[in-house]
Amino acid sequence: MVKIKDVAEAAGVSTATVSRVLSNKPHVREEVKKRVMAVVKKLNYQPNRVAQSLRSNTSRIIALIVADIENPFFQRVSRAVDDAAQELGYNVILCNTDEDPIKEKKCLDLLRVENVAGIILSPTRKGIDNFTETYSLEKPIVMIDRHVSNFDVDNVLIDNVSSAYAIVSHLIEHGYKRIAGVFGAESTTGQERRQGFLKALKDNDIKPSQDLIKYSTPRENDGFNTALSLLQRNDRPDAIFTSNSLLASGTIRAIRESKLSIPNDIAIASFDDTSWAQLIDPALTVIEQPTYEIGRTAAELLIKRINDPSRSNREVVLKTKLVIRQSCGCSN
Amino acid sequence: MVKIKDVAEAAGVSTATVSRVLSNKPHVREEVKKRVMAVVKKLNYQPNRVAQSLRSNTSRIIALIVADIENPFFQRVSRAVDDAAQELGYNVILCNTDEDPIKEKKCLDLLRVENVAGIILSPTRKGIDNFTETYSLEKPIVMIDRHVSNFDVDNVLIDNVSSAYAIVSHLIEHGYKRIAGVFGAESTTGQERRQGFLKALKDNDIKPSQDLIKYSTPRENDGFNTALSLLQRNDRPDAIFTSNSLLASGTIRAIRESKLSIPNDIAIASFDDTSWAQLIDPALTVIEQPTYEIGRTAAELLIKRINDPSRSNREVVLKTKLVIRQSCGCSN
DNA sequence: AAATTAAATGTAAACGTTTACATTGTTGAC
DNA sequence: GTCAACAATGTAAACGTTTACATTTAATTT
Repeated sequence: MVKIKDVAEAAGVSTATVSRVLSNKPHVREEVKKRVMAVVKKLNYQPNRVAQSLRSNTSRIIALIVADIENPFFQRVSRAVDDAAQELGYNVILCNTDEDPIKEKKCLDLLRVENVAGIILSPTRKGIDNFTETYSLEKPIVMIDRHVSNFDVDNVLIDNVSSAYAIVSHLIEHGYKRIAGVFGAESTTGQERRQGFLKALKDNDIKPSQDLIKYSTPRENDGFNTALSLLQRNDRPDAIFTSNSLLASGTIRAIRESKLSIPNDIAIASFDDTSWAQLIDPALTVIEQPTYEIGRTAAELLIKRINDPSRSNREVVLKTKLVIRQSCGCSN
Repeated sequence: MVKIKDVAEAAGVSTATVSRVLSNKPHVREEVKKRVMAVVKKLNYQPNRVAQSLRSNTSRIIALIVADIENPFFQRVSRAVDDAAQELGYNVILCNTDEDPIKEKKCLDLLRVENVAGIILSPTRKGIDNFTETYSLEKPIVMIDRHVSNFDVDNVLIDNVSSAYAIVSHLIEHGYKRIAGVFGAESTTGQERRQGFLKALKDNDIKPSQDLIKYSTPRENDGFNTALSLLQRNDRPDAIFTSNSLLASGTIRAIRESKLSIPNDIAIASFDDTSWAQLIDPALTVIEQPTYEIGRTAAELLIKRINDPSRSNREVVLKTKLVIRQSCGCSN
């Protein structure tokens, strides 16, 4: 492996000069610069990142911490983060916490010792405390999917309240009255989507029934069980809104199992577009989040901040889209 | 950040001794060991991985290189790799090459300079050359999803030929005669699954029609287009086998669009179980790969090899499972 | 009890960079 | 023509570990 010393010798300069050339520092003649670059190319020199990292206390690795990598939402986001990072010369370490505090702690410890340059985080509700405790904000952080105001971080968000409002209103327009909501427990997004849900009911003079508001860990199977319990009631709902695709999947399975027909017996609409949303029959009406853009924006914000730590932090709110298909009762 | 020197001072020993204690090297008294560990705990000392990495030329990061992270197969695998790695104290960098040689090159360069401890790779057909050129096998490698014999690597595989044989045979049992196959281009798994497909036809005295054998880049949309072209033929197939879930998804969409009914007008069966396979109606008959196990096995093999480079390499072939649902014509 | 060996520990070099500081060379002001 | 100021370059320390080698201490052999 060729090192900076080799380049320096071949170019007849000191290592300091080579370093200066490579990091575009001033005070080096154009002629020398050319010469060094030629050698670099000829020897195919690539700086040792580990050494760079040790000396300069920086790195070209960012971390992405998600609670559930099984969730298509995070998969898309992670893909986007990866793309953006790679373009900008960064690697990304992916950490999956499974909403498990122990795993989360382990994950944060790993990151700390690896000296990552920054973190993109989608915190669970309790996560955030655990997090700042261990991590103490030494490094730039971008929060996605959740608003955090009391910390010095960037945010990439969507408007959960109004998005939920829009899709639930759409259900209401179809005449559904007994609309159930299944929300992800543990996350603030679930909370916000519930708010939008309630507001839509209220604005349409529908009195929400507590019995029809459920919380479920965002896993397919839990969604299934929750939905099943809703469907087995005497006064079962005539429509269900689910706050993410895992819950939607479980709910649809429960509806199938109950031999009910969508949307005649029961309508369904959900947050998050997925690969299978238009594969099922009837196709699923959803709020489509700009997942790819969320990830990309987060990565870009993070790297900008890494390069300029004094940058004021910002909150980017991205637009969602109501994608109307047939599960809500719309025809065609 | 507390460093080894701090620990050494607090424990009244030299840094060398602390290092020895921490890496379980011999030649240190039990009493001293205890004392050092106590200090380590008290100060919450955590070795700086970057420094360790620089000095010892090792690291606790492994890389997972996949061609398409949108593919549910790789998502599951990556999840498993992540889990196993984390348990063993490793971080994983995920690289997505998108089958794009340029991206792949970039990715490998990034890895080289980050000094990863090893690589788990699912190479595309041409990938492998590109790969060894850049990477020159300095570090341990585990190949997944593809057999590579001429290199000193471990392999984690499934038996593609016999799996495809099994599922296609099942279609044949239902009486389908004009069975089309849509295979992933660029990958050897596609090739092998085609072999199994052909063998099943042959063993049942069905003459394969070249017109019904298609190759498609493994993307949903390409699968859609490929399937559409098959369905628009006068002599359209009465069953379709797809060699992965992305192609299956596209194919199902095409079937829907053509207003054909599954399995009456046309049956379908595919490689790869996914979240939506039992969500669609009729549910999809598939070959289920032990994706999680593949990832976990790969990670474990890799880390074992990292710790013992002289270990003889092995090839692990995992079993698949034919999951019979209704899209093949089975009832209930 | 001296000599030999082995165990325990310490000292300092090394890993490949970046960078503070020192040195030399050049330019322009007076 | 001297001096100041600055540009260009070099020297060497520093980053936080591991580890070869040296040293001290203890155990064993003679």
